[in-house]
Amino acid sequence: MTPTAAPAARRSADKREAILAATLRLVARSGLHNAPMSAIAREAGVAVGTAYLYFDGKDALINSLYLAVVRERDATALPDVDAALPAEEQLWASWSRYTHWHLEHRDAANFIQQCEASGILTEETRARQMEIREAGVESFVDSVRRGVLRELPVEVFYALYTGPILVLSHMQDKREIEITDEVLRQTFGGVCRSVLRGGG
Amino acid sequence: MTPTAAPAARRSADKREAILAATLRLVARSGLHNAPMSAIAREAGVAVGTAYLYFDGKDALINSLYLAVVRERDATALPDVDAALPAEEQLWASWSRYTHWHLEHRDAANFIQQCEASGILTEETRARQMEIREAGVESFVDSVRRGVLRELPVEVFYALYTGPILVLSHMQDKREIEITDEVLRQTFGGVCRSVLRGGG
DNA sequence: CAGGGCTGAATGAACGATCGTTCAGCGCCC
DNA sequence: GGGCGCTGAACGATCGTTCATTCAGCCCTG
Repeated sequence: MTPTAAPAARRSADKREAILAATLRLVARSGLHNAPMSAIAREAGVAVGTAYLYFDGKDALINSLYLAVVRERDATALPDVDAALPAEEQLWASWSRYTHWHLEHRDAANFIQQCEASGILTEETRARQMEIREAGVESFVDSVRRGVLRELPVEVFYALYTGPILVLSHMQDKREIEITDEVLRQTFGGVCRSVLRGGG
Repeated sequence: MTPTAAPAARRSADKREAILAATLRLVARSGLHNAPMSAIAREAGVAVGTAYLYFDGKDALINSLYLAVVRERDATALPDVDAALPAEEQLWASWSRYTHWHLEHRDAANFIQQCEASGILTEETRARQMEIREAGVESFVDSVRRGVLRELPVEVFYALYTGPILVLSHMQDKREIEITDEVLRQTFGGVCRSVLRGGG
């Protein structure tokens, strides 16, 4: 008689994860327009019908995956840094985390870009994504108060901070360039000059 | 060069343009995964079969449109600036052209992003796009030689120069922000500090 | 403890809709 | 009248989605 809060969901979390992972891989490799449910199910090692036990349809699957990926990215990229460090080292700590996440999760980064450009995300998904991003804004505002960052509109900071690395990781993804440590160092130098007080 | 579709004498350039424009509008509005040839033809005011007289199929249509849009963007954004002006004004002339193109051609900017992320572009298309970009690289190298810009790897300059405005125009496209002159001014300030000698 | 009824997760063939593409015929212009 | 631009119904493939069916594990009864 152990009264469980959830009503006996015998569904396997592993299977759900497998479907999400298969979707991520397939969409990143073949494109959103060319990733049928049949192929997703095959890649996940389940039957087509099973995917519909875990998700309300293809659009809902994509939206769920998008939120999961964005959440994971911001969870690894946003944690606070040691405020006692010099300004440039504080910025490096968070910027390099954000950067390496993109370079080491090509599929996820590409998936995010496809979702955001294709109009497949629902209004609700976008609202939730902006809630998630709020956490990062707070830490930004704190840094400004401590005199680390320039006083910029938050969206301008966001653009200067994330824009360059989005371009570089996209170029790497399309095999146009290879990102070396030197490239990262030079790019970070530019970001520092643009957002740090005094210009780094 | 082998022409993809044999252009006959009586084909109308207007009709070709109408098909391209309809594709741009529809893909930007509904997404690459949800822009069928039937809808494209309807929006262009032609029959489905007509589109196949002008293009070798949907993928070829998308690839042609992508090259046309990129060419048009770089043609308006890249023309040389007066080398006699101060460094910051030279940069402003080209950066603001590039920026305003993105803000005033939302559909085109979104279409480019969808194409580049979705893997629909052929190897040949990407090769041609990089040729088109070469023109901009030359003008960049010239500016470095004249001592205007910092000596950065060209891909780093490209990322610092274009990244922030891509992020901002995307946010505007998704109605997350409104881009004011003040936002542009602040962003341009950051770009100056990151790529100009002396930090602007 | 044995075993039969029951539950619900999992399946995949089948379905209607719609996709990209074709082609036989139509009508306009030279 | 000949030929070319154009049409749109038709086609096979494939899409997202459904649902009748299966069957492994749990509960209850004797």
